[in-house]
Amino acid sequence: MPELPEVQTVLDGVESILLSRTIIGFENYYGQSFSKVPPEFSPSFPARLKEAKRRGKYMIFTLDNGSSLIVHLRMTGKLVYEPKPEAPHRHERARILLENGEALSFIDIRTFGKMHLIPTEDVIKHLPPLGVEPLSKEFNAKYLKEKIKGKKTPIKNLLLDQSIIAGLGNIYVCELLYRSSVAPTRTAKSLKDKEIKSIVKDTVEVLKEALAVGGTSVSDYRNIDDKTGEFQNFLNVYQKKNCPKGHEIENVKLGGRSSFFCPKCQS
DNA sequence: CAATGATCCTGTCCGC
DNA sequence: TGCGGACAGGATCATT
Repeated sequence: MPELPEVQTVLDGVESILLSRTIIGFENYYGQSFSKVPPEFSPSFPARLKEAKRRGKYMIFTLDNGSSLIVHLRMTGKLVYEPKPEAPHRHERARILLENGEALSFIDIRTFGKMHLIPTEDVIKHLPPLGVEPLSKEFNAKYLKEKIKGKKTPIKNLLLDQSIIAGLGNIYVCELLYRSSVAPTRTAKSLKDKEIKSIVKDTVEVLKEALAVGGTSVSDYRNIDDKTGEFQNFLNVYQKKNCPKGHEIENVKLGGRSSFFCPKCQS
């Protein structure tokens, strides 16, 4: 499931393709996987990419025709470069049409992903409230401590809250909590200063390590060339039976999501 | 306002 | 062999 490192990897790949090409339009093959917001919005094509950026798990492609394409991959979304695309295959939900018959295919088994083409001036208000970027200097112990104050929600749920920190998902939260020796079930307000500092440090560390190897591929995630990331080879607890020290991993449901942790190493 | 739960969706895996 | 059910889960919306 794409989180910050995977989204960034895809973004970089898409940017490298689009920078040297012209977009001639879009096609949608499934429900609302792709839509114009508002529906009557009708920018002119061809158009070229002006800027590609990421905010949390959202990709934002600003075009030179007054429109922006906002992409969220959710769990199973992929963007794949097709130099010679054929008829849309089974899970292809939409397509970014490029000159010379090329395309970027939006493939999404579970159909939760979304691509929205909107007026560029609407981008900010189109996005939901998003908290700080975990790789920016705004994300620090002081910020996290402030957000944690009085919250009795489990720390894991708080770290997954995109309006507090934008970009973390289930895998990296499980992993960073293991590194910090903090159990995911701990109430946010019970964390000591030392643990808060550790969480900040380990969040940055795990994200940077994953970014360096192209993200984590546990199920469907692929980069733009349909290659897997490598960070799944470095996971300590997520979907593991044993932690690196050989202790048995527990899996508890928090906020409806699997939370892998080692009860011996994390408390 | 905070916290919880249902919802969306399909491929995969497990037990019988 | 085949079938039913559980599971995977980010974000949104409704409810408590």
